[in-house]
Amino acid sequence: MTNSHKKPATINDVATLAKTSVSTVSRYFNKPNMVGKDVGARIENAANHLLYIRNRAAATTRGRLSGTIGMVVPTLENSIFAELIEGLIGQLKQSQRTVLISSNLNDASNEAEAIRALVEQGVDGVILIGKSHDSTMLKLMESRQLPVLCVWHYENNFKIDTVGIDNFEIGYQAAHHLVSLGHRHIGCIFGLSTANDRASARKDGILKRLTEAGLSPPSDWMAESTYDLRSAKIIAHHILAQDNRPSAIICGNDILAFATIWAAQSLGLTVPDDLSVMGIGDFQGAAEMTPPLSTIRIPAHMIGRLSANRIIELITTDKPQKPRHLKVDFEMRIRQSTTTYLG
Amino acid sequence: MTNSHKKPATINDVATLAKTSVSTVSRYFNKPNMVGKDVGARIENAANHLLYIRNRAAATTRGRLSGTIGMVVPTLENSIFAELIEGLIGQLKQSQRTVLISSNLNDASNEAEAIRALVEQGVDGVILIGKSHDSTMLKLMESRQLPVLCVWHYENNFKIDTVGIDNFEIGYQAAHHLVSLGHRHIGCIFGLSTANDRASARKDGILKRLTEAGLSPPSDWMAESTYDLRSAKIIAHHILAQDNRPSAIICGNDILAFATIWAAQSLGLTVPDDLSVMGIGDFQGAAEMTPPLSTIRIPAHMIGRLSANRIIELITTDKPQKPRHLKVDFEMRIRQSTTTYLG
DNA sequence: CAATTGATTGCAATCGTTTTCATAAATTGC
DNA sequence: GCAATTTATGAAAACGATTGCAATCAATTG
Repeated sequence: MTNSHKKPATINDVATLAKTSVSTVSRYFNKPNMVGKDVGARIENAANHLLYIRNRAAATTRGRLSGTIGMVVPTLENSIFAELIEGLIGQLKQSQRTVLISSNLNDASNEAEAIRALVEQGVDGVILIGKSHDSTMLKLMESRQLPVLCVWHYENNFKIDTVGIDNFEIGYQAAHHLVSLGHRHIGCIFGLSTANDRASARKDGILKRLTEAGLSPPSDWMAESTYDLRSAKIIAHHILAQDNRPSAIICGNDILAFATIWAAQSLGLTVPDDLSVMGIGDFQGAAEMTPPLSTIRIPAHMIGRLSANRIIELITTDKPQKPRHLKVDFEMRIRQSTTTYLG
Repeated sequence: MTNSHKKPATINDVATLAKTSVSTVSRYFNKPNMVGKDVGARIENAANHLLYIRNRAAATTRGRLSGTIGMVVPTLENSIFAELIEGLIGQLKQSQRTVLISSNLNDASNEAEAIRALVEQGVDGVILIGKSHDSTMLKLMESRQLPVLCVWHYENNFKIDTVGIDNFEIGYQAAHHLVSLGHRHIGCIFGLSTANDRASARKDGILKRLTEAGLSPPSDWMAESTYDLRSAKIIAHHILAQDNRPSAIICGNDILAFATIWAAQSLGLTVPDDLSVMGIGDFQGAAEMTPPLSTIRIPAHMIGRLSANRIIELITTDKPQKPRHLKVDFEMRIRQSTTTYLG
């Protein structure tokens, strides 16, 4: 059979065994209908016999695309990004493309390095989260005409293509829900707005609606937190342990909302009777927990799929196009963690 | 400045601008101390000026390693795999390597295709989850002497290198905890053992301990579930809604445990007074939820880091070695979802 | 039946790098 | 100072594919 201590078979070996030329073998794999039926069969056999796998790197040097898309995410530990990526991978798989993933590890300063590594690897396009990115890298990618897509955050008129949701609007709607239930004592736990453009857009949207309702929560009802349960729970605990606590809290995402509910419960408060909690994201567990969380569903899976389609479009059309912006709709998911103000 | 509508700069352009030869430029990037100081400076300038990024694909054709590690995971939506990957990425970053990630999308039959794509891309090594994998692909990778690592699952004497935990032992210990609290009416919700070798090892460990304690739970106290909250909650609900319900339930992982706790709460039961729940994994939220979950911590981050180190070892030592097996310890995290049997 | 067409095939150039080998220059030892 | 090293450099041959071009052959057309 096959020699296990030999070098991997090359297109040359296949050609020799199939008694044809390398050109024909290459054509067989790229445009199968251009080669004769019998020769094709011989090539197929030879390739199987030799465990031949084509070398994409070699193909790339000759100008071919690599078939990989690069992506940099702030963290994978946020289940919603994982969902996004699964959507992306699933869709790209259909066109035989793979994803090179890198993570900031939650430190934006790592992003440039990560992007550079992806470009070195020869990705055909790059997908980034959010809109603030290292300008040198953006320039570099532009000069190579390397397609870039900013996802998660939708923004009309942005200089780079986007696929995502309108975070301002989502924040506005989340606040609107609590206001419309009659709450006037509303606290807020935002994501860290310094680190993250999505978080600050949501914050703006939330505050806009509160202001419209004539509310301006005292500073000890408002806080910012990193997106991790442990710190968020401490922060929520702090707000709720005050004598004078809000009747409702709106959270920048569901991680913060989970933490808030658990903080309330650990203080002996009942959600929603003693406290309404509103989240954003509809993360895993939001529907199943006790009580089920009222939140706004962000269709991460769909954003992933749409991003895949869009980046493929950008890659396969050679003419540079005007940036396009795809706004994905969110949906209210009102469950049992919010209730009308019981005064 | 730089022409934005030109092709990306090559090593040739850099050499010309720096008034030296391509060989020297190449050497400068690979073994900097082999080139003269002044020439080096000229190269550095030229490279920066031209926004030069080396083309790894071209390097690879000449026999160089690609600097990418391929990984196939069953799903990213399980936060614990995300944690594993972050550990891996973080460690690999230190040696300038990147990760090519593919996901089964929870369907094992996709794995072979995913592996093939990774090999085509020229990864230097492959990391897989668990021990059951497509034999054709394993053979193929072996014939190319491509390093492979099976992680998550530890197994002595396994034919491929492993880094992970002993799932049998972890199941055994989880069961032991409940038994030692005096419980005699123990139900079980396992992960799908058909799909997944880790789940079935845990199941065996759990049943071993129960048998040792002289227990053999009735079939309507035992079930298997996929690792998603929604189905698991339904299944747990089913077990708990019976007239004659167990006093404790042991779950194959924390997803199942979360679902069980929430199912119990939705039935008006109090955890742990009416029901003790034991998990495995210490997933995000286990410590913060109400009540905090008793579980066993699997150090996913560390497994990721160790895997990175090991695969680098395998890649950089040319001699094929005997497989080695790294067993990572787990830790009991007894919190408040379990209590002594209250009769 | 000659001429045109179309479908297959092979030759050879090319992609951007690394690396061997030879050469030239600088350093050392005596 | 001269031979013997050592150190920097460049020329050119790979690496494994793709692809433009030309060649071959059979089929079609007038």
